[in-house]
Amino acid sequence: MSFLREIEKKWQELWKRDRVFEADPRKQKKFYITIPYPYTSGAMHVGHGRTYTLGDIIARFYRMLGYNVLFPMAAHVSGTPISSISARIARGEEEAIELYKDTVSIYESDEKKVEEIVMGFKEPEQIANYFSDKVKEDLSTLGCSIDWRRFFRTNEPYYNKFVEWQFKKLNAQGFIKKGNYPILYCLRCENAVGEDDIKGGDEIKAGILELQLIKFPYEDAFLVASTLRAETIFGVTNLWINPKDRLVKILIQGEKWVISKQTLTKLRLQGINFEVLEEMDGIQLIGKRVKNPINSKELLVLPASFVDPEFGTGVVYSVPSHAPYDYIALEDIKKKGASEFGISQAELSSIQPISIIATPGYGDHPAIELCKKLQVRDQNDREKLDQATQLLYREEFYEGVLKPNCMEFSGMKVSEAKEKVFEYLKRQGLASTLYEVVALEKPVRCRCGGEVSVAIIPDQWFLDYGNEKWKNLARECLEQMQIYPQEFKKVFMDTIDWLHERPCTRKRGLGTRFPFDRRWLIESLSDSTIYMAFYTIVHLLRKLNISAERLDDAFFDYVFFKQGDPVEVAERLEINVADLKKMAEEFHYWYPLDLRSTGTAHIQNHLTFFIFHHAAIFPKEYWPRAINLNGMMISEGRKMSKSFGNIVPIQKVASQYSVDAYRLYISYAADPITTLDFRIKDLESFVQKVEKFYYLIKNSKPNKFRRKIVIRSFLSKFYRNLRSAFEKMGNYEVRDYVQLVFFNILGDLASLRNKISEEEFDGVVNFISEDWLRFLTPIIPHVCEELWHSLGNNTYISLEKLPKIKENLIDERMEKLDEFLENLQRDLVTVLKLSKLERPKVANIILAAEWKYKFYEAALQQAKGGKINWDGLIQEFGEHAKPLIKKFLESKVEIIIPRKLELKAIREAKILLERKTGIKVKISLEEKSKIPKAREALPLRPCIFIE
RNA sequence: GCGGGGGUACCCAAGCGGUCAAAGGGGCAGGUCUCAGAAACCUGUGGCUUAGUGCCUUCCUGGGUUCGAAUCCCAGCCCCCGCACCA
Repeated sequence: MSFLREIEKKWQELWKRDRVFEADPRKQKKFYITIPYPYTSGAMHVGHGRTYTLGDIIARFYRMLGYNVLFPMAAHVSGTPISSISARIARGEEEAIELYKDTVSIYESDEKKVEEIVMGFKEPEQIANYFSDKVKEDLSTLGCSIDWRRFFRTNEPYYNKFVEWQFKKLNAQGFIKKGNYPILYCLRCENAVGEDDIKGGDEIKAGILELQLIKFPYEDAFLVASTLRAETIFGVTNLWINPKDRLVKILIQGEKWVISKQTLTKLRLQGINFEVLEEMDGIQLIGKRVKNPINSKELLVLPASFVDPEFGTGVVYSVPSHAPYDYIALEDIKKKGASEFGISQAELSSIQPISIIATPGYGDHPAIELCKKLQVRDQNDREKLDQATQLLYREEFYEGVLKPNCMEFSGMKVSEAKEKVFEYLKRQGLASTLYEVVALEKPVRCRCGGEVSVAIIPDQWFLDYGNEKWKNLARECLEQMQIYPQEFKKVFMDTIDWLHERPCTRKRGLGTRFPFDRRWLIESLSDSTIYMAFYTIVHLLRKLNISAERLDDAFFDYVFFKQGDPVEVAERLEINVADLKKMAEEFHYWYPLDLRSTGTAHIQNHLTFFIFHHAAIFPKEYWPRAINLNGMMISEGRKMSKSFGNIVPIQKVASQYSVDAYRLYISYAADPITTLDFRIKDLESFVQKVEKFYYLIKNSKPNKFRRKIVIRSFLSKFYRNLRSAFEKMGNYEVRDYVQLVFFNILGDLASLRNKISEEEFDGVVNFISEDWLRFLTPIIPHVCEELWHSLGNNTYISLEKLPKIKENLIDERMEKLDEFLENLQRDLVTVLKLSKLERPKVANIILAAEWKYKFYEAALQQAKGGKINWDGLIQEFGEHAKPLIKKFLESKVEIIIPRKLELKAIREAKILLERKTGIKVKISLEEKSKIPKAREALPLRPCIFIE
């Protein structure tokens, strides 16, 4: 454990004690930044930490820029995961209990207490409360500069009232709709299930598939087949039924359907009423004749083992030309014969594939081609058949076109015809819809063990993001926003385009009751769109101890829009008008939101909803101003997951390493927008970096130092680094900021250290320390705070302002000379080595003749004016200047340093050069030198000659 | 499939027409310091060369544009993310 831990703890406590980050309206420019509140069902880990650290860095930077910064945080507890975890614990599921014991152990050392807390989790509210406290702790541990007075949970009454109000606002504009909606549903719990309720839910990826049911007239009924490709109805040659299955004839909406018995459950769940008329074996239907609904062609029902009664209706139609399964099954039966079903071989042979789709790269019967290519044996060769089916489906869907034998659909693209044909049949009463569960592994089971199916939920409520009026508002809002990095603006535009109705209510979980139908809860993303407005008043609600009951629409309308009579509203709330006005003022002070900062993953949902809802509810001047995005994080080279054991809690980082080191690492290891690979080993070495920095400043002394060229060069680079860093932060390019402000300066210091005495060095470090610390405070606030105080300050550096860049110390010539000295030293060493002299005595450094400097200067002057008049220069300087033309061009001269300065630099460095090379250095001028090689000397490239 | 982002030396990662054999960090090797180690500091980290230099081969693969390409264009291969109710 590093001593940094103590420093970090100390300053976190002091910040808290002195309420350093509490922000109230002041006569000062404001900056309002938010990061999405975390879902608090567990401990925060390093992955979360990235977004919060980046946000905090920005908040701190703006604060030090002189803004009044509001950076609030809350806990999101709405939704289903907390309740399903709670249910699992209540049910006594070992896995869940162990997991939560581990998690709670991060914060509690007493085993008994852990046990007690976890048992309390049988109540979902306990989980919400416990972890929202812990998240607060985690964020404080990270050093986040949050105004904690404004903290709230999304299941508390004040917030509920606020969410209700906003839904009423949306409804008033017609942005809320009602309708039916298919969901995954557990037959045993009799409840909707989300991904985390499903056994292995994150691996098997259960979803909902919309199947097309096609009704084939059969006697007085319909044999109802299911498909995903209604357009292939033109190529049907026969129907398939598994002879082993049980089928039923049912009465449904005045029709009779024949389907597999297993279909009944699905129909029931999907809200379809029916009556079973009779039950039969599949075998009874084999050999019967039905009619193709689209062209009344007679079709034979044939047996096939690949048909699964669990999937769809257990009846499928056969399109051997375009469906590999159908082709193979047909081949199988032709080989085997079907006399046992009373079907003659002649009849079987007469069944021939009908080609209906033309696809580039394929012949008339692509299914046959593929089966042959993949060498499919028979209909039980599922792996190959599935592969072929998938491939063909994709190819035909995107590339295929219907052939002339497809009635009015001929010439249509398959992707289009699929829906069109289905709609056509539906209009004739010959098609219907059925939902089916899809997953990589079936059957899909709930954690309770029950089977998961699809149910239709009636009276589901939707937010109508498809509403053009609303979309346009959202577009307009986005238009005036800054997105960092700006490439992502397009992603937002696309998202606004494709977003449509979104179900916004749930039957279970935590959250706010839906105001128009209290049986429903508002879904967890829908309740988190404009809550930034709520932060501006929540602390005042608490302070005034207003009863949540009384928070009616008039209250919110007044606070947010200054609508209505404040006296009346205040009276109803039983508060002073002044207090009510104060709340309104506070909102109007902080809004609009200046920056929302979070991961790119949220663009397609949360962030775009955030835009939609702001655009719908608030007037233009209160629309959000900017969004900053960051990428996701992996750990030790792979996705963070419990099973990989690569999730590192923030508390572990704090207790074993250092949060400043973590902050430095997170902001430096990758550009904010790219995926960051977190490696504990790297973090370890960052701890050392921070420690090194600490000692560097700590050991500095206010020694006087002479303004040598190397020191002036360093100071110039120092302020230039700060200046560039400042510019980088303007676009939230945090990584570049860290590189400039931390690593570059450390590197420059390291090379300076070799050039000057220890006393001088300590003095230089001391000289820059305060300015440096201020620039580093947003990144590593704790260490900076500690060092700031150790330098004798007694304010909080977190509240100090960034220093002015000392422009007068930025001097290009000094940097050039410094570089020159470094080159000189390197060259000297090289030449010495290459000279192969047994016993070198003296290194002559001979500066070029004065006229060469004049020549260079004249040439540069002309170059700046556009063109160099070489002939004129030669005339002026004489023939011996001719070789300099080439040299001048080669060395790309940008600045001329007078010889006097060059000489001064070498004289200053003389002792150092001698020490580094172990040889005596003699400085002379070309004019006075007898050494022939001296003629080669050029400005900033003196001749080196070893004797 | 669609949409977005990528493939850079041992690893991570910058660069996005010349100043690039390619910043920075990590690792590794050598050195200074030390009784020794850790830390710190310095040096090296494609190859061959050289009085401070020059050359060759490199930035997924293959083509192209250009006086000039890691950087631009085309094709291919591969990876990641989103595609909807999950927060």
